[in-house]
Amino acid sequence: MLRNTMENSQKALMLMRQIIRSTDMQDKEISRLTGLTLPQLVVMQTLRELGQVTPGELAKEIALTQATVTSILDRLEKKELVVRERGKEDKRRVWVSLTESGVELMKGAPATRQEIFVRNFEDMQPWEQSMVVASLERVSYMLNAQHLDAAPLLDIGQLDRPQES
Amino acid sequence: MLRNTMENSQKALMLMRQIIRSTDMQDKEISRLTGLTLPQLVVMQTLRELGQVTPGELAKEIALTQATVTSILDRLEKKELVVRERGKEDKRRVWVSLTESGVELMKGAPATRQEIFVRNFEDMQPWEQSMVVASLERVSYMLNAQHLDAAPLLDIGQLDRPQES
DNA sequence: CTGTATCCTTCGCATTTCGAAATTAATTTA
DNA sequence: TAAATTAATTTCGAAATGCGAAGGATACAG
Repeated sequence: MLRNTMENSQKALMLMRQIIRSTDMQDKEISRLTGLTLPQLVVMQTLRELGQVTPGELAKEIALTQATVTSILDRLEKKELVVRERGKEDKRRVWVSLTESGVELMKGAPATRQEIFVRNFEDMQPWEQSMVVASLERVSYMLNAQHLDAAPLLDIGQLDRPQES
Repeated sequence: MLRNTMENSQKALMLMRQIIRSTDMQDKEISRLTGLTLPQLVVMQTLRELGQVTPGELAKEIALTQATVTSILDRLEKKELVVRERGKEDKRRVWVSLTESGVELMKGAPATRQEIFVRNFEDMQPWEQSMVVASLERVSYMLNAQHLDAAPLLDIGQLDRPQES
């Protein structure tokens, strides 16, 4: 009865693992090409996308601690790929952005995976594109859906770590 | 003309970023709950999935160096979550597997993201499930396709793989 | 038996990562 | 206004990751 369903969901999970693994490896490739480490690359990509950001937002965006982001920024700044500027109205804040050579580097080694993806994507029929987008929306929703009938499933009582949020 | 296409592909990219980010954060959550670091968790998950593996295969599977895997295994072994055994016929090899408590820990902290995903997935209509699977296949294919030219992408049906429990 | 290939570990070094404490600036409160 | 609180970053210390190169040990071919 559930046979078919199970197979489908297993298939979907496997595909998602594949996709994540694939993007992970592509990221490593780009990282190798640019001479940046992976976290550095992620920061650079985020900066390219968002423009000027504060370390705090940056940390939130890429799900790392501020302390961690600070140390990554230190190294990127030393390489002169990013600059920090103190905020003018609010001097507690710091604005980070790409330098010329930062932009150049990111231009030279663009998001390969994204380019490949986009090219292939644009070769698809419109209806197929819509289908993929709709599906990704479903997947994204399903992953973020904490809701759904009160799913407890976290009965990990005997773990030494307290939980905070 | 291209307006619509561009929007679609951008949308798709954004959704994929979201999905990856989401899974990343869920992994961090599990990591926090189990008291394992992220790479340690990945190794444990892989072991659970594959059973007995050599460090070499493990490294290839999770796209890390053997040296790195060795050091991660060192720590997991010290915590008595995994064991190493020298191969009997080929003594160069080493077989790694979960210990009792390793299995227990992984049972207690299941793949949350996957559980949530599966539950939601199974609530969908069969045709929707098929759509999502097909779309994920497309995406996976597009990401792995290095050569975009001759890419008719006809049959993506065979997702061969051994099946464990 | 000798060389070569394979599998894993060791070593050195840079980087990541985090929590806790420190710093500086803005905001609220008394 | 002065003092306390809140907010944004950085600094610091310590553990873990990650890699390349070098070092065993074992298998295998000739």
